[in-house]
Amino acid sequence: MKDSIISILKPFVPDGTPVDVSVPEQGSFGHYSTNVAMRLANAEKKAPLVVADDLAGKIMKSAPADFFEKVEAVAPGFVNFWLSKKTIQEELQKASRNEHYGASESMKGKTVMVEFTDPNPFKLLHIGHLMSNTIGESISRLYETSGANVIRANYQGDVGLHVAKAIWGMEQTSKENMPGEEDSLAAKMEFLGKAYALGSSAYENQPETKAAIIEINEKIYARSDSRINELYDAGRAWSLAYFETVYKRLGTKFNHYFFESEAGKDGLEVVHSHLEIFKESDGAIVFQGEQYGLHTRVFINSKGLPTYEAKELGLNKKKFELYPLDFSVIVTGNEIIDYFKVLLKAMELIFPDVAKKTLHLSHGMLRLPSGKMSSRTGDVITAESLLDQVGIKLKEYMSDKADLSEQEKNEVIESISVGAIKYSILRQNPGQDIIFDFDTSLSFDGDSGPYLQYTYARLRSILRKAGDVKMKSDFELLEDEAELALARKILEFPDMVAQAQARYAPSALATYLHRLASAANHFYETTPILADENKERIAVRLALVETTARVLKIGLWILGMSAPEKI
RNA sequence: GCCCUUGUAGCUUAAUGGAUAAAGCAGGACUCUUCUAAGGUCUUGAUGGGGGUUCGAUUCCCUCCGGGGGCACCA
Repeated sequence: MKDSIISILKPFVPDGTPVDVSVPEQGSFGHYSTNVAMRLANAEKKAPLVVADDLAGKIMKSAPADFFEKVEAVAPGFVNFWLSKKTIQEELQKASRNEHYGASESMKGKTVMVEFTDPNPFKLLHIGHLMSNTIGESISRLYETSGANVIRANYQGDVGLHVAKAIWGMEQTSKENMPGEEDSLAAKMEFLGKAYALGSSAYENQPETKAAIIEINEKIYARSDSRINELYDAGRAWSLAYFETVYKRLGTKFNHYFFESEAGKDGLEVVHSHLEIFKESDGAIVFQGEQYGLHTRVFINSKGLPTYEAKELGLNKKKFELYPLDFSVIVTGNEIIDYFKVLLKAMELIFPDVAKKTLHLSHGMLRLPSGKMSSRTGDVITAESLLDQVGIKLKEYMSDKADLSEQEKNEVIESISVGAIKYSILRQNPGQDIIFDFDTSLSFDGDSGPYLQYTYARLRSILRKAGDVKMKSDFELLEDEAELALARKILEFPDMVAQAQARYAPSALATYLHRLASAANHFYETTPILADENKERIAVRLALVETTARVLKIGLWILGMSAPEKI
């Protein structure tokens, strides 16, 4: 919708002047508004209101007949637009006939890799990984909605000190106490979690254990010790199987799995073949970032093993070798933001083309009210336990009106649990920390995932109750303010999708969907849809309900949430 | 100490340099013989302090105060 208004404005604005059209918060300022007159006035040294007035007059003359109901210039120099009913009705008709409303072709033909979640085998998936997964999946879906071919990648840390710590912990357990084939994945993961915590605290508190763990780390890379290989292979396999069960619950399907073990090899090669960029220092190979305003980082440690930085070099080279990427996005927590700057600078010197197309998208941390989570002390909330806890809480909320079988009920609970968690992450700007408090962060009412899902279910319920009443999608009978307001909200959807994609901000879409749902609920409350004596009007309103539900469903999909038919 | 980041209502969050700062929760008042009350309606309440740039600042700059993260062989 914005584009239509901008194209009407364009002829009256000199090239080079940015034209912005927005939807004002206050209804009294029009359906859409622009501040371009104030920009022009500034450049032309005229009174803003005079320019705005002049612009408003020109627009009214040049716009298609009946497009606007009113165009008004208002102090200090805004031009406000009111769409005519006819425009709203016609645009809504287009929306109602478009199964893929909101989709665009702005990224058509482009291949984009989005890397996210990035858990570490031998450790648990905690709620921080939920954050990366939720944001990464939504970014992926925004790209897909824009027509891009998206490759979802997951980079899992199957080597490194954390693995050595876990293996040391596993070694402390006698063979008969190790989980066997018959044990559940959950039991195996609990065992690994404990092993890691044990190794981790011993590493910090016992110097001799620290040395032993470092030795294990070297043996893992070299695969030189059969007992360690055995523990390693078992633990890695358990972890990966367990991760899959969580990805499935969350609705993510990865196209490619990268592992640190392979990236490490590639990274060593890259560093060794570009030694002119690096420097030897205390037996390690480092990149001196100071000359670029950054700091020095170790890429290969004094034992000759690649660190995180070298692995990333190998990884990113590999990504572009394997796929014809136009763009590569890496979603991680913001704790590694400074490392990434150093990494990107080194990458720029070695693979300028890769660096240019790579974006590090960092998100905030999920913190507990008590402070930072730590898997070392066991003070973590795992992804699974959170999902399960939310499910238990939800059972009490279930409506008895929904008329669901036991199995349907469980599916709905799972769908809403995921929705509640994902929405609580996506509703705020990426980059901000989330203070995660189970009772207050996961709301089921108000500005929440379940609110959106509930709104959808109510709309679908009307459509079911309508039975075989035919829908009619010419919207000439639409005239109440509640239904027109809802219609206008629907027309904003494509703009919001585009904005969310451009800004890497699913939160923009989440905020919009809440407003859409709010308009839908207001319409629902004020308008007895099926009780009208005018059959034509029922038919038209049903089409509005159907369109609203569809837009909600598409929007929820982009956020990675499902839209249950009944709640 | 240096670098990055952040401070909006009692709480959790919105707001491409624009208009009377927007929601949800919590608090107060209403609302189910009517399509799902996880809903709707009304209501109380906020930009950390001080400067500056601008016609206009929550937004940009400086400074002070308070959070968070990072500062070479972990990721």
